[in-house]
Amino acid sequence: MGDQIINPSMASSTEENYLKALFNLSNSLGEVNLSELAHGLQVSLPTANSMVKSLQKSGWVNYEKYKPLILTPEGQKEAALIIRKHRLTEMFLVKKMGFGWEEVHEIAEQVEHIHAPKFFQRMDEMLGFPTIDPHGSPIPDNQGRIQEFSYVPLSSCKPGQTVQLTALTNSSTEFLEFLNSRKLALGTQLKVLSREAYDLSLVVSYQNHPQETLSEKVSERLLVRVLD
Amino acid sequence: MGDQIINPSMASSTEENYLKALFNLSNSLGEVNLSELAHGLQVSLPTANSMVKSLQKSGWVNYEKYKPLILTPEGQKEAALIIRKHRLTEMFLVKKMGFGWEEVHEIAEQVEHIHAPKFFQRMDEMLGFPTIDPHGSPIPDNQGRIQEFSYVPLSSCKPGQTVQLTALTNSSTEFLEFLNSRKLALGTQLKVLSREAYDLSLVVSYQNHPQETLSEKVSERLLVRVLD
DNA sequence: CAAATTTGTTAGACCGATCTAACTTATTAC
DNA sequence: GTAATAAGTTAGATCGGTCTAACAAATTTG
Repeated sequence: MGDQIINPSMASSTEENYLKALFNLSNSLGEVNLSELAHGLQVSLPTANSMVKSLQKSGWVNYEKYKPLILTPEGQKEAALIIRKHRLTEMFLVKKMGFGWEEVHEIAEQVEHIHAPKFFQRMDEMLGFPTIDPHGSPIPDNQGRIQEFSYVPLSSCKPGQTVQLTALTNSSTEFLEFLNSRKLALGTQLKVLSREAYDLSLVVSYQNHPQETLSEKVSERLLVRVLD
Repeated sequence: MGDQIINPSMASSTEENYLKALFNLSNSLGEVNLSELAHGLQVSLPTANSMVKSLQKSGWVNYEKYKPLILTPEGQKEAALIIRKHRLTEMFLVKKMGFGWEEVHEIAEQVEHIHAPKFFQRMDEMLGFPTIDPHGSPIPDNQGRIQEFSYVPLSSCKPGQTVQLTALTNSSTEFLEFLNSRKLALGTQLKVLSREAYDLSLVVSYQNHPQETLSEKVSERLLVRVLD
């Protein structure tokens, strides 16, 4: 009594995680193969193999032996809607509940599997229909459509350029805590002072930080909009 | 990556539902047997039987063949903490997200299984550490202790008494919608005008309702505090 | 109290999600 | 272009949570 209605055409939490992983990997790697998926989900190859077959049976994925994995349009939409719930939740946790951007991923990872359209609709309303999450990633709309932005990694910027930090390609707690420690937040304007040819680190200045060195690893994870 | 850490001593969602059901049934029926549990959870007897054995192995339940089910102190606490999450969530949904009291049960039923202490702690803070949920049921504290209130069912009140509606023993959507339709909310003061001997229905007055008849079924589900 | 009914148990099956072991196909390197 | 390596497959097992069928114990009822 009172439990959610289970619709047979609905993905289980596990299936949702596969779809989401596939979606994210496709966006960052282009083609995705089984072992990348298995690695991303921390499961064995045979597990991923059998799950992919079952996702295919459900019409979310197209798969031919030894070929790359492809989400069907339905799979794409399904994945985008899960990511929508994840990102809306993250935004809600930050803006309405006072969490730090480094704390919200783990919680959202669980909340995203809740089946309650009104719940997420209400978050959306309360947040004023946001288009990006606390890490600058776009929030798909309720049809699963994603507005693509064309940001560039800070690592590709030239000395002399002024840029604004707009998104991240990695949102691990550790990375976010590093950014916190340097007072780097979305919206921060940075000026690229120089690039060290040896290790490709960048020296930048911003706000009360006249000189800060960012390693290549860091600067390639920072997405920026070029201002000048 | 980013998924919740699974602690072996942690109950699965299914186990949590069994503990919760057992807790609630014990509180309303006293002794609980297997078939009541099975019926309450909408599972077959053998399913409940095998699950109870496994809950016993985990130390949440004591069970001897053909005997009533008993929650161990650990099981009691575990159950109370799940109910705490459920009721805090209901309160949050009503007070902070604008849901009606008849809409929140289904959502809370899912949110209660989230493992994220900070999330519920934050709700608790934002709500000012409430002690009752939107239906007047007590919210266990973070040690799983429950403050018991001694309310009486409206059905036991005598004509002439003035009472205040303080809680419900049933919070089904249908019942809550019935109460909404009669503008009966927690806190409403009612005066018992008369009791119909034939069907035990009560005639009451309150606010802009000089005369309203409540069936026995309704009045025994309304818990009140006697004011005079 | 014996018969009927309710309640509980056991056995055996299924399904989703996972694993390891053994094997095969594809890709890469020399 | 073969050998080595990486990627993928198949088979078979396990575990949690569920079921039905068949049987046994306890309780209720005439």
